[in-house]
Amino acid sequence: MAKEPKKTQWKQDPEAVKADIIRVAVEQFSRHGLSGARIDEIAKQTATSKRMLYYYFGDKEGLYRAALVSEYRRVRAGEWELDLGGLDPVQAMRKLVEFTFDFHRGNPSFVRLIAIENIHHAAYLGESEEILELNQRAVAKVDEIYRKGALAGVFREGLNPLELHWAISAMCFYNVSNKHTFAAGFGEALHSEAGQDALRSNVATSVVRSMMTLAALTREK
Amino acid sequence: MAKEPKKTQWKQDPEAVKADIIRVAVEQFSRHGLSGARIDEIAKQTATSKRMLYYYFGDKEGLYRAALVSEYRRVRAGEWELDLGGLDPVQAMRKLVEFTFDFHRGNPSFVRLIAIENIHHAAYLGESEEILELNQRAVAKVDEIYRKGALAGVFREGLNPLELHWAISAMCFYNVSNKHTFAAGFGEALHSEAGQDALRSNVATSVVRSMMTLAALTREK
DNA sequence: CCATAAATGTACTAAACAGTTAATTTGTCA
DNA sequence: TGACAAATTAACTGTTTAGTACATTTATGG
Repeated sequence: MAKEPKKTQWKQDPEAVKADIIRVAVEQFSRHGLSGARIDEIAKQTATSKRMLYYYFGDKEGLYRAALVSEYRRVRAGEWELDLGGLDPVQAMRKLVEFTFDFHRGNPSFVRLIAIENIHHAAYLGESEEILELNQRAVAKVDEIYRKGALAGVFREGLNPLELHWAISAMCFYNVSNKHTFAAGFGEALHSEAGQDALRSNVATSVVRSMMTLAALTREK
Repeated sequence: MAKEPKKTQWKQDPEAVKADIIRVAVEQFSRHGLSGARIDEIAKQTATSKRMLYYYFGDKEGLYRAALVSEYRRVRAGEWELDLGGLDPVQAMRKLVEFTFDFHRGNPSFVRLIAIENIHHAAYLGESEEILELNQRAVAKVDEIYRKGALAGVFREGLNPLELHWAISAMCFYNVSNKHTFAAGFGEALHSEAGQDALRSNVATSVVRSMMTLAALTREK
């Protein structure tokens, strides 16, 4: 389906045009929300014209959906090869949490789009099968580590991987999504480099401490 | 300033009109966001006319701001008299966390307005001194309990009350704000009555376990 | 009970905005 | 090379939406 650039000097490049539009759309939708974003403004910031947005994406909602899916794909394609192979369960869990923390922090527009989706009761996200897979993988990772740890006697019995994932996700998400109101109330301290380092470490500690058996806790520290 | 209803049969009641407008505005803004909410729709749902929204609140932003402040006040006026007097620090902390959990859960439109504020980079919330006080109080509560516990040797030294509050707030907030996307990914289980009971308890456990000394943990369980 | 201000109803306006029409250029391939 | 489709341009349109003008009614106080 993909054509290699023939020897012609220059050519049309629909895929690049689409990508350009999506790039701006993600930026604008994540910044202003679905209703807040302006088609004319998006068009102006692309190298192409408004007509093309409609040509490729139908209408505003279509463009929003495309932006959402695209952002998910981009984010999924990212560094998901964190290697937890050689680590013991506690260290693996810590590393997973810290990775998740940095992941959210490094993808603010993704986080914001999810926040916006929630305002719309996840009406658009709910439609996409593909999107949901990402979360499943995250839970699977937690589950895997938890099983090993439980077997080894370092994690308590009877914990629910989905609930663990929920807690991790909550803190990592909130850190980005509520940055502004939190800073308005308490200043920027927690969002400075040092503050974020402390939070990242806290979240990891909090999660593993909530999981560990007393015996393991006593042994460790 | 307030006038008692004279003996007249009926009379104008500006305060009631304002309250009526605000009530609808909170509902609509929290449902659709600042740009998504429609002035005409808000007007239609009040007992009065669009003219009056402008008469009292100037413009759409003014109404939004008023809705935000009003919701804060309502929420602050609510049941903040949880009595932690007789409890030991661990139980007090648990109770504070569980209260916070239920508080967020019981005030979804408040949570949603805060989420919306974050989309707008807290531009409006930042202006209001009054609003920020609520959070201060929450941190003070954490601080108070933490000090007692640290003094009694059940809580670890060197924890930061603001960071503790952050963690509590994160989970309680996320539980409401991300309910829809979470459910889209994982089903409604965690948001059923039983699921919420489990989460509430988990959050409390996670927070106190992250705070407690090993000695206290060993003693307790 | 009249002067004045506060409150309200009706109808309107101007601008912003999503979406379209219709014609033109560029690329493909038989 | 000509027919056809894909891609693109520029100008236009109809609606939605925030906001207003103006007249009218209701309350208050001297």
